[in-house]
Amino acid sequence: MDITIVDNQQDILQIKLKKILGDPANLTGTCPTRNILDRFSDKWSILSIFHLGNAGILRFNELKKRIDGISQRMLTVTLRNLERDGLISRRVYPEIPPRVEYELTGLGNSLLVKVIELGEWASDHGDQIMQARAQYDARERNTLSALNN
Amino acid sequence: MDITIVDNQQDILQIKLKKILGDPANLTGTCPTRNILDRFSDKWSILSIFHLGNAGILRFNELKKRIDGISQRMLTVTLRNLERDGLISRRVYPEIPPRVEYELTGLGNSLLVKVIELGEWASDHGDQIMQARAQYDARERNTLSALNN
DNA sequence: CGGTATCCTTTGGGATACTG
DNA sequence: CAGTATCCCAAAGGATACCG
Repeated sequence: MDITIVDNQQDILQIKLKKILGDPANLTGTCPTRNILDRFSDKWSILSIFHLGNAGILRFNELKKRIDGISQRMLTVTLRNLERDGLISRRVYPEIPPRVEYELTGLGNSLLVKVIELGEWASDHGDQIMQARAQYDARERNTLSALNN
Repeated sequence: MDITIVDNQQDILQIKLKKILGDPANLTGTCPTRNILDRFSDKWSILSIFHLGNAGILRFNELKKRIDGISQRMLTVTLRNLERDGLISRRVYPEIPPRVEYELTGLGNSLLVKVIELGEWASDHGDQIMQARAQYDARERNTLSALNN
């Protein structure tokens, strides 16, 4: 009986896959789903979403301090793109010195849930991946040194 | 009572976030989780995982046909990286002409589940994002033309 | 403080040609 | 068929300087 349940879960995955891949004809490189996945294809976006999800509301420089290694330019670009996609909101207070606050929107929070799952997977399987890499590299070195003899 | 449930779910998210962000000190740019998320930061990896999950086993050129727009070089690079991370297996049949089959490993399948969730989100919210972009661009055009007057 | 503008280097990745 | 090797270009992104 367990087998049936497993099979059903597999079927659900297959159905979802076909929905994603076959959506509006994946053949066209302009497929929206691909377009959107491209946006998450940069680490700064994902990290920004994580930190905003974690802190709630953050000012520009607060965010910059938390995202290790990001340049001012890239943080600006990243936040603009996320705002453009409706994932974060940007509130400017007309004060001197200026204050700008960023926060996840409802849409952004719904994405956060999914991205957290991915982050948790990475956190949970990091060791396994690092180990696989070490093994691969070791094999690689062996075959290379064998060729040199 | 509903509020309590919602709060608990929020708490769970917060706990997971802290687990991800605070894992081994996110401060170091070499944090494994970030390192691994970087790997998914290219669209070809995600698309390869989708298509292998969908088809099960695929040969090099079968995969190339399905991933629209990918070059031979990038498919090779992508598959090598995924293999190195232990996400896919590569079986070479010593025949002429050669035959090479790619398949998701157990680890790869466990990742597939998470990536499908992300893909489904993108598929479901694509319209919303496109709409947000259009609105943002329209506002942008207005403020620009206002500056020119 | 929260940016923008500019420059300049590095990387990603396509095109093409060749090979076991 | 399934790559590798080379060349080359476009884009990403860091560093720096300046600004409201």
